[in-house]
This record gives sequence, structure tokens and C-alpha cells, in this order.
Amino acid sequence: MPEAKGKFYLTTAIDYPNSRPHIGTAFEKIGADVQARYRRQQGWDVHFLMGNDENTVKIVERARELELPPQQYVDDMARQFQEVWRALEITNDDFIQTSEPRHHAGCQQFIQRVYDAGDIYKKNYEALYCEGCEEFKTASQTNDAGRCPNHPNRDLKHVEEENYFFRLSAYGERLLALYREQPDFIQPDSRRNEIVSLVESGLEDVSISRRNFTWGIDVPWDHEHKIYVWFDALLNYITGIGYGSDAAMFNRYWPADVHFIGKDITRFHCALWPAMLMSAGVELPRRVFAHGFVYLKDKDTAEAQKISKTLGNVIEPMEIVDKFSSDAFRYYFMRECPFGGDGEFSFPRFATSYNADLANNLGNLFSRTTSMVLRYFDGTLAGSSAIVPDEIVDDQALAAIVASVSRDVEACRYSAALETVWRQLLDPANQYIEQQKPWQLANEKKPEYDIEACRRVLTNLAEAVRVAAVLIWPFMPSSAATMYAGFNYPVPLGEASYATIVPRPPMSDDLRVTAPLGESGKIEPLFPKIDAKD
RNA sequence: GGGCCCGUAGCUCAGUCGGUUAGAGCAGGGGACUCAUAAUCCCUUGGUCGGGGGUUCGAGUCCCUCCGGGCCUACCA
Repeated sequence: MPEAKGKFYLTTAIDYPNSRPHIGTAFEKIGADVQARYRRQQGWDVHFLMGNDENTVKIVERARELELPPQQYVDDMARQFQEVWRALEITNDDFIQTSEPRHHAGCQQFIQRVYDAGDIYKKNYEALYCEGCEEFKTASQTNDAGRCPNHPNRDLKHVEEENYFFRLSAYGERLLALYREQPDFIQPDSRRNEIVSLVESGLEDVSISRRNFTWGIDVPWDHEHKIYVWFDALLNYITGIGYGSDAAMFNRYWPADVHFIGKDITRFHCALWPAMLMSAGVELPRRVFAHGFVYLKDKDTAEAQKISKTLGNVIEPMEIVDKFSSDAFRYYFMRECPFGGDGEFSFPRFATSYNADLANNLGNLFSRTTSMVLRYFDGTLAGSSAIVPDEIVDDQALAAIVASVSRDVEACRYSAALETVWRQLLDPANQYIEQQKPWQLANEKKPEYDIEACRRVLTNLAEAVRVAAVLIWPFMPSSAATMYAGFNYPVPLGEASYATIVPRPPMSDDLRVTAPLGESGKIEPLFPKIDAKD
């Protein structure tokens, strides 16, 4: 049994349900899921929260277009989002919608505490409104003539509204102290640098309420106002684990061990959010990890382009999952796109990576191993329980691999973790087969004939399959399960933490192939090769 | 304007506190093998580490500068 390691609470950003999730949104969830699965596998008490951000004006507009009540609209979108997350085998423990009562209650309680602390005050919010874009513009978004670049022939409308403001400006020094004392609070470092320089340049107070909204959360002491976007949205991280509704749950999991977010919203999570928590007297999260974006590589121009509806290049995650598999999708993004930086997606690249790493290397290793055990030993390696399978990687090397993969996963260097498994374990396993030539050891007509040696070689290979399955489980749970079910390994996969890799668990029975056989009497390919052309 | 990041083999990228002949995968070339998903294994072609200057016994790795690309600059994933 995995040893208990304490709690681990992680979150992803909540999404605007204006449109369906695309592969960029999925990237974040997969990265978080790998972390969640890894932590659970090692015995942590994990809570993994995801959700949707529903208290925005655009939701009301969109619902009106569809002639639906807002609640019905957001509920349906929440269902659609979760359908995608299920298909990608994301294992979030909860899914919060910010229209839920638990969020409203916690939100109001929190803002009241900030108000009582004296950090909220009323003043006029002045802004420039572009009637063409139907949105507010900041000074930096206007052109030299002080007009909207998209509508240069119209004057911007100067609007004034009485709003509540949060005294963010008072927290600059405390935030800088936080970044100093907790250098990994913001990851990766380049994002940290940006935030430090932003905070050093001075923070302004932020408006946190709007009047005349019909949808959203009331400011508790002034029902003419609704709580405005970020102040509301960020709070999902605590209301989702019971702040204001379930103290036991909240105390069990808060503070968050890591918030996974997109690099574009680093500011809100690394400056506004901790300041809010300081004001309300709530403990701060331990780490914020800002991942990069996924760009699409254009087939013709080879340019990396941003994913957007207007460009018409949105790829639905389901498209790839249905065509290939959830694991193939997860592998591509975790191996080819460094989590902290930007990545690229294109079908040719996907096919190359899939065929080389998954079909030819991992999948084929599994096929040739099981097939030889079936062919030469009728599926049972009699006497294998007495064999110590340490010829591909010995215990010391194995311990080093496990330590390296663990370190990389914990630091969200997913790409590096997978590379280690391929280079340090799978490559040596394939090389080992060529060196040992088990097909000759099993052939009575060959001078090399040595059935005991062959048995030992295949036992070693079955061991490599076991180790690989346990290591890659957080990344590719289905494939890992299929591989692990290939033999009668002693520890059930559900209990196979990294700690069960070395020292090797004792075998009470001899190894035998337990994988289901296909029509041909052979094992079905784990990853059937795919055609490179789209 | 201010700030951050990047520019390493055809492609995608590793290169820790500066240290010996700069690495990997894929692609290309040659060979071997047949258990396996025409898979695998071995050998091999290929780089003035964007340009220039500097610090140093020694720089892809630090400093300056120039060129090229991306991003942030406040309430817009």
C-alpha cells in the first residue's frame, strides 16, 4: 500500500463557457491531471478542482441569443465541458460552477471580510467605452488620436460609474516580500520576473463591482452592486473546497499546493489573488504554475498561429480523441510541448511523434515481448519467479530513473520525465532484445539454443514492461493499464506506486501472459500505426 | 518608451555552479536481423552554438552591442 503522504490540493483555471473547449484549454487540464494522478499514485490525499466561470455579462448575452435562461445555458455548457474532460480521462474530483449557491455564499462571506478589514471603498470608476466594440478600452488600447484602433472615426465615450474598489495598491510591499521569501511561488521563472517588475512598478486599486447587472453575485452590504469578474472568479479556489459552506473540507485541503493557469492570467493569480487572501486573513497558496500556449502550425506557411474562432482553426479535442485515442492526445502534448513554455500542434507532427514513440517503440516492445512468451513458452514462464530480472537496468539504475522521473513530474517538467522513460528504459529494452536474440535461444536447430537463457531474457522484458507501465500511468492511464494487464504482476496497478518499482515486489507465481488475445491469436497492437497524411 | 523570453545539426529540442573532441529524437545514407505494429538493432552524413566585441587559463553557458522572432505593459482565456 502506498504510504500516506499528506494532502495535495490542485486547481485549474475556470473556463468561460462562451464556446466549447479547444486543444489549448485541454493542454492545461492534461498537465494538471498528470500531476493529480501522479500524486494519488504515490499516496497523497489529492483533491483536484476544475470548473466554469459563469458570472459574466457575455453569458447573459449568449443565453439571450439562444433564448435560454442563463442558468440553463451555463448548466448545459458545464455538461459539455465535462464530457470533453471525461473523454480525456481527466480525474478532477469536483467541478465548480460559479453560479452555484456554495460559491455565492463563500464569495459573499469573503468579500465581507475584506470590507471589514477596510480594504474596500467606493469611488467613481472612469473609463472609455467604445460603442463600436461594445467594450471598455484602457488608455493603452487607444491610438494616437485617443480613439479606438478598430473604430478610428468615432470618439470614445467617457463613462463614469460609482464602483467598489479593492485597495490592491496597499499590498505591493507584502507581495514583493512573498516573491522573495517564496521564490517558487510563481513558476516558471520568466513569469515570476514579469510579475515582480509589474509589482515593483506600482499597483493600482481595482474595481470589483458593477451596477445594474442582473446576473452574478450581490455585494452583501449593497444589493445594487454585483461582484465583478476577477474578484468573484478567483474565489472558486476556496469556495470549491467549502469556504463558507464546509469548514472541515476547507481545513483539510487549503492552502492549494498548486494553481495551474494560462500565462495570460498570471497577474491576477500572482498579485491580485494573494493580496485578496492577505486582506481576508486566509493562508496563501503554495505555488502558481503558468503554462504556455499551444499554437497551430500552418500546413502551408509553417507559421505558428494562435488558436481562435475568427481564424477558423479551432481543433476540438474530441476530434483527436475519436480518431486516435485519449492517451495519444495526452502523450503528444505532454512530450512535445514543454509545459512552462509554448508548444505547437500539427497533424504531421502528431503522426510522427505517435508512430515513432508510441507505435514503434513502446507499443512494439509490448507486442514482441508478449508474443515471444506466447510463442516460445505457451504463455507461461515457468520458474520465472526465481529469476531476478535486473539485466536491462539494475536496481541502482532503476532507482535513479524513478528518482529522475519523480523530480521532473513534481516540477511539471513533463516532457523531460517522458524523455527519461524512453531513453533510459525503453531504448535499453529494445537494444537488449537485439543483443540477446531470444528467437535464436529458443530455436533448437541453432547452436545458440538455450531455453533457460531465453526464459531469463523474456522475464527481464516482462519486468521492463511492468516498470514502464507504472511510470507512464499518470500520463497514459489506459495504455499503462493494458500493458500492466499483459502479465500477472503481483501488485494490482491501482496500488502500484513508484515505490513499488524498486525494490521489486516478490513474485509468488511464475509470470504468464494474461492479456486478451485478438482474432489472430496475437495481442492487439497498443498503438496501431497511423497514416501521416492528416 | 519600460520589462520578460528566445534564436544550438534539414525539423523539434536538451545543454545544470562557465571546463576536456557540442548532445538526443525525427528525417537522410549504409549495414544487420526476423520475436514484433515493413517494427527493431548497429554504423554514418550533418552544426563558424544569430553577428560583432569583451571578461577569463578556458564561454553555447557571464558582460556589452547589433540583427531577427515572440510576449507582457493593469481589470480582454
